[in-house]
Amino acid sequence: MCEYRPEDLRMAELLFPQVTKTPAELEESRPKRNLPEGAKVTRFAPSPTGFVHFGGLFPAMVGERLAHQSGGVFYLRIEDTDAKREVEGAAQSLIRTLAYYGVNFDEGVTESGEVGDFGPYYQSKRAEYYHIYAKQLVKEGKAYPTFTTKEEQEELDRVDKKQENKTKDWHEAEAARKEAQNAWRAITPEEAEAHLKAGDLFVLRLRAEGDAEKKIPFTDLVRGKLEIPENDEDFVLLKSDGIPTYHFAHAVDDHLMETTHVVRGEEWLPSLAKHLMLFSYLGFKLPKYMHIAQLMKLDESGNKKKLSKRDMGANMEDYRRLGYAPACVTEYVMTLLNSNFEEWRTANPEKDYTEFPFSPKKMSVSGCLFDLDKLSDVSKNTIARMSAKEVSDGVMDWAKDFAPEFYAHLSANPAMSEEIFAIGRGGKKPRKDLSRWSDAKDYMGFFYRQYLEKPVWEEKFDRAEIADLLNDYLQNYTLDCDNSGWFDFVKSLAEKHGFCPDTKAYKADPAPWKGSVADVSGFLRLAITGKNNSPDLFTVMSILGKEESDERLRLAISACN
RNA sequence: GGCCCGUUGGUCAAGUGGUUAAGACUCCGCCCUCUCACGGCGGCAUCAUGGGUUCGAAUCCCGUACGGGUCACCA
Repeated sequence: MCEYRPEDLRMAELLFPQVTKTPAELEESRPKRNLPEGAKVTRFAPSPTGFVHFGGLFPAMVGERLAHQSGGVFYLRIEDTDAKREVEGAAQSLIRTLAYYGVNFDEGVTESGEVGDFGPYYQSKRAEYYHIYAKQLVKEGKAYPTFTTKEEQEELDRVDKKQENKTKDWHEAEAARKEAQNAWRAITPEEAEAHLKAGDLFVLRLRAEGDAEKKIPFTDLVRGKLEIPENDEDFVLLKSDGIPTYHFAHAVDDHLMETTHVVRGEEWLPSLAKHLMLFSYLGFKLPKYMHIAQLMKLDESGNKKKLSKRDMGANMEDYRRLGYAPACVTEYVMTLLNSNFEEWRTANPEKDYTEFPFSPKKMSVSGCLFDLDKLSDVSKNTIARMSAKEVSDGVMDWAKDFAPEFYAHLSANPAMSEEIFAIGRGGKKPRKDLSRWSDAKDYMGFFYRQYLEKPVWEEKFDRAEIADLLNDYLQNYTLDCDNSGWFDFVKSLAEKHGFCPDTKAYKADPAPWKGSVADVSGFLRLAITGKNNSPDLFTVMSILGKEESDERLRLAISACN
C-alpha cells in the first residue's frame, strides 16, 4: 500500500516541504456530518465575479430545494480561486440577493461571517488542505510539476484565451499538448530542484492514465445515462500561485464538506471525466451529479444562446427595480424547474411553493427560453393570491425606492391603499390587474387627485348633454346603498335622459335612444376616474367618499365646456 | 475541427411501443358584462429528417441536418 517510489517521495518533499500532514491525519481531525438517511447535502458555489443572474438563481434553488426537502444541509462556498476576476463585495451582494428570493443557507459564508464546522468556506483560505492532497498525489506518482520562468508566465497571462480559441488550429494545439505532456512527465527531482533554485514557477498536473477512446457509462440525476470518454489530459491541479483549479478544489472540498449532490450547469459536463478521474485517484466517494440545462435567450439571428450576465433581465437586481415580487420570480422559476409545478399549484393554491415535491428527474434536459409573457402571467396569479395588505405593502416597498412621489401618496393613507387593493380580491374569480408592483400606478393612481386625468369625452355625445346628466347624478345620487341599488339608480337616470337602461335591448334596437346605460356609466367613470376602464365604479366611489366624488363630478362638469 | 449533450405548436411542455399527441402562456374569435380585470367556450398551430426493427414508432436502433456546450495556470 505504502510502496512509494523514492524519486516520487523526493519530488513531493521538494514541492511541498511545508506539508507535514497526510490526508489520513487530516481527515481524522475533521468533523463528520451526522445526518439521517436520505438527507442531501448540497451547495451553491459561485465565484464572486459579479451579481447573481437568472442562470445562477436556477441551480441555487435546485440545491436549496433538494437539501431542505430531504432534511439535509445547503451551504454556500465561495470559489475565489481566481483573484484576477474577483469583484469587490460580490459575495455579500450575492448572499443578499439570494436571501431576497428566499434562498437561504444553513452553513457557509453568511453576511455576518462564516458559519459551520466544515470551513473555511472561501477556497482562498483552504490552501493547506489542497496541498495535503496534492503532496499525496505526487508521492503516489499521480501528479507532477511543469515549470515556467516568470517571463514566460507573464506572456501566458497576456493571451486572451477566448479570442485564441476562436482562431485556433485544433490539430496543432492537440499535438502540442500531447508533446508537452510527454516531455514534462519525465521530469526528475534533480531537474525540479534546479528549476526551484532558479526561482521558476510550477503548476502541478495530474498524470492522467486514461484513454479517450474508452467510454465510461455514467448516470446523471437529471440527464440519465451518459457515455463519457476517459480523461487523457494532464490538467492542472494547482496553479503557479499554489491555488487550485476548479477541478481540484471541487474534489477536495466536496469530499471534505461531504457534499452528497453536486448541482451545476451543463457546461460542466465536458469536464466530468476529469472529476471522475480525480475522485478515483484521491480515493474519494463520488457524489451524485445533476447537470442542469442552461437558461437561453434568443439572439438577433433567432438562435438560442446561453443567457449571459450582460443580457437585459439577467441581473436579479433588475427584477426588483422593474417591480417583480420575489415570490413571483421564484414561482416562475419553479414552473421552469418542474413542469408539473403549475398543475400542483392549481390544486394547492394556498400552499407555499416549498411544499411542492420537487423532483430532479422531471427537470428539462434542453435549455429553455426565458419568457417574459409567462413570467407576467405567473406573477398575476401569484399576486392575485396575496392579501390586500401584502399587495399594498409590496407596492409601497417598491415605490419607496423607485417611485418616491407615488410612495408619498400611498404612505399618507395606507388604509386606503389596502382598501383599493382589496377590490375584487379573493373568491373564485379574483381580479388579476397587477403582474408587477410597478403596474400599480397605472391601475389605481387615479385615486390620488394628483394623478387624476382630465376627462376626454367621446365626440359622438353632446357635451351639454353629458354635463346635464352628470349634474342630475350629482344632485341625486347616494352611496348609502348597495351596488345593485346604486346601479338601479343609474339605470333610472339613464332612462330619464333618453338612454336605454338595458344594453341588450339597446343593441337590438338602438334607434329610439341616445345611447345606453353603458354610455352613462362611461360618463360617470370618466368623471370619477379620468379613464375609460376601472374597477367597479360604485366601489371606487365608496372608497373615495361622497365628498371627493362630488368634487370630481363638479370638475368633470366644468370640463364639459 | 475533436468530444459531449440536445431537437414534440411562436414559447414552456406531458408523453417510456397502440392516445382523437394532454395542459399552460401568447395570438384570434365568441359568451358573460356598466368599462376593465376575472371567468366560460372555441380556434390557429407540433413529434427536425432519411432509413431500419415491429402487426404497429413521437417513443427502440443507425445515419443526416440543425442547435447548444466544451476543448485555459476561468469558474
